[in-house]
Amino acid sequence: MSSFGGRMREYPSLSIDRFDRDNLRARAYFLSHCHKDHMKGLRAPALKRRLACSLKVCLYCSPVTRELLLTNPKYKFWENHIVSLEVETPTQISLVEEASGEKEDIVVTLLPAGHCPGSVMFLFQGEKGTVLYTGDFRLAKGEAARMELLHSGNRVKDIQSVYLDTTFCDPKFYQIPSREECMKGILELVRSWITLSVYHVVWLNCKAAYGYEYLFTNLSEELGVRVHVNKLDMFQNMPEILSHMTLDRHTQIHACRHPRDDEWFRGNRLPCGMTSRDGRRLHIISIKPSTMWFGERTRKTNVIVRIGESSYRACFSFHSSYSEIQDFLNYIQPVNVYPNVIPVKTTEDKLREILKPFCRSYSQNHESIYKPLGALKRCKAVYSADRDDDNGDELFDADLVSSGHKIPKLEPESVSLQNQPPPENSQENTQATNYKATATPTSFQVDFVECEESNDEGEEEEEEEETGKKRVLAEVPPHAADSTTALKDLVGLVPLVPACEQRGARQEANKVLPKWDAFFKRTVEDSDASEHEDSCLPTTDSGEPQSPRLFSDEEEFSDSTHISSQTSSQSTHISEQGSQGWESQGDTILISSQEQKKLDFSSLKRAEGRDMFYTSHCSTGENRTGTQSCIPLDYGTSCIKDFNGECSARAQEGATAVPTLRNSVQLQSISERGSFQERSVALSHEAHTSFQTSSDFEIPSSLDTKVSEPNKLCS
DNA sequence: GCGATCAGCT
DNA sequence: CACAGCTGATCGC
Repeated sequence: MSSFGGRMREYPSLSIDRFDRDNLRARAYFLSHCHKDHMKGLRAPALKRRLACSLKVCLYCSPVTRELLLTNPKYKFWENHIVSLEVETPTQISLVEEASGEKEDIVVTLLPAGHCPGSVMFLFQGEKGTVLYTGDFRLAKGEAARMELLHSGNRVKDIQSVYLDTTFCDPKFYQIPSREECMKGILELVRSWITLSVYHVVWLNCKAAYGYEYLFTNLSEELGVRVHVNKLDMFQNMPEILSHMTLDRHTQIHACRHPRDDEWFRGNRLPCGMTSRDGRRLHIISIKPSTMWFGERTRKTNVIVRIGESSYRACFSFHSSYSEIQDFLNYIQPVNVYPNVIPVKTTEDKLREILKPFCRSYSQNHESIYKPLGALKRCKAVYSADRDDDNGDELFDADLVSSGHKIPKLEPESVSLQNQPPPENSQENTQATNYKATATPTSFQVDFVECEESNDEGEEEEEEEETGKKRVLAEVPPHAADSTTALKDLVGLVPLVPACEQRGARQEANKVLPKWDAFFKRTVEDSDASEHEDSCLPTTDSGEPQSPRLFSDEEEFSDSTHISSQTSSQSTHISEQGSQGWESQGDTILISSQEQKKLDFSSLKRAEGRDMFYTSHCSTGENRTGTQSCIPLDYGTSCIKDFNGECSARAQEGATAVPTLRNSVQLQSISERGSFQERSVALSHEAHTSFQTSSDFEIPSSLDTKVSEPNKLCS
């Protein structure tokens, strides 16, 4: 829950995500996303009065947020005061003090935050330097490095302050399985259940908030079953969401709600009241997406854990994990970091202690001495598909596909659960291994899906140590030297890729296999190298409904079930990772690498096509040319360009990749303060050939900012 | 009657 | 505990 007061130290005349008290005097308002804890005061009479007296005061947000807000009648009065800004489109805003006429110009850029539909971070550039307000965010490791607009030329912008989502800035949440991993786990659980019969239904016990749409649409698309919800008028102009949800309760996937839905569920009743179909009783399981619950586990768990006869917990997070936050900050290296969220169990001081090492002044004092001289010249990180240090976090991002990596094709067919090959040994997923993965990326190959546990004191110590090492070893990005001349530096912050090139790159990227393959390839090799037997999935088929077997049982529950005992006897190899047997492992991994290989790989390709919807990639170019056909959902982060990926795709297509003189010259001309040497080094990377200099773009002023028109929103 | 706040709930 | 809400009671305007 955000405890951000609304105002940043550098730009106190702006208010973000808070609209009460002092914020009533703001010159401009910003809303990062449509969650209530970021909307305090947004419909209060005091603010309503202010709007009534002022034509100029505006609320800035993403097009999706605008849509979600205005479909709620309680916020309709904002209609004439909302300005939606396209994501990744630097926009100049004039802040006028209405009484005095005093004026201040600021450039704001919305960056995708990956938290919920429409969620963005705000990057402000003005007289007081460049500051980043993250709102709530979930970004995988490496995603900051791929956000072009966090860079000037090939250097990271000089960011004075970051106002940071610290929800899971706690070692307890050191690692949270990636969105894809969680999605995959849920997908297979749902698939395994609803394919048993039409009377088998799933209830997704989701909280009433935006953010689960990603889950619903994926399930619907993969399984061809729409998700029943209570309400969907807010998505009326977002056809890609609308088409996967339904108000018709005759479906096998439900995310509907009722005040006493838990109670109803215990009575084998869905929140919408359904208990049967064709007079026959329904078999209902509930899946509750949770993050905290997994964070509290003292042992490793799968992303899915069975907690009762028909109840499951699924790991699912809207917020970045501790290590993702670390990665983000480590890349940005701001001068200051301020926490937006002070979790109940912690204090602002404690958080600051955690965050301090990522502030530049601290790292200059503590880190640079360990660096080889060369590393002091910080280059924009180029994330390569060959990079081995991901834990799969990046796999979500369809834009990150790379053709540079030689990848074996995996079976695209999804095999139904009943016919699944046996689980394989899922590798030594010990905690220590994972930590090493972070610290020494090149040597690590994660198998998959695990919740890290960090409750053990000794392990936490180890973690701190490793984290420290990582920081020392990490290549630190360069920063643009300026902070006070941000406006002048706009050449470095406008989109660098013309829309046509973006599209071309995407099309090419879509032809190649996503990084998933590389990921699993490594997994397969590892699996082969390690011991595992070809045991089988339980094959009992009494005709009675069976619970899915891909997943873990909670300890107290496991012994009481037929399924788990069976699994237990057949899967002892899984526990080779430690000296403990399966039984003592409790919630041990059940999805093996083998199973993962067999999962519906084609779905991941489909996801690529879908990301045009979930993200707002290309919006900067396409919107201007009027070809955008629906509201781009700034949910994910696929709009982030992977330089290397694009480059590789081009190279493979035979495109000539020439680091042009033109680029070098232009960069030199705009890098008065920076080191040309650094820039030219980075430029020699062919990736940059697909960018043109930013001077080809004009920055739209806020006055010209167009509100997305309905006919453009819905094709 | 409405909003703010808080307790209690999931 | 509580990711992000909800409901209901109470109080004040």
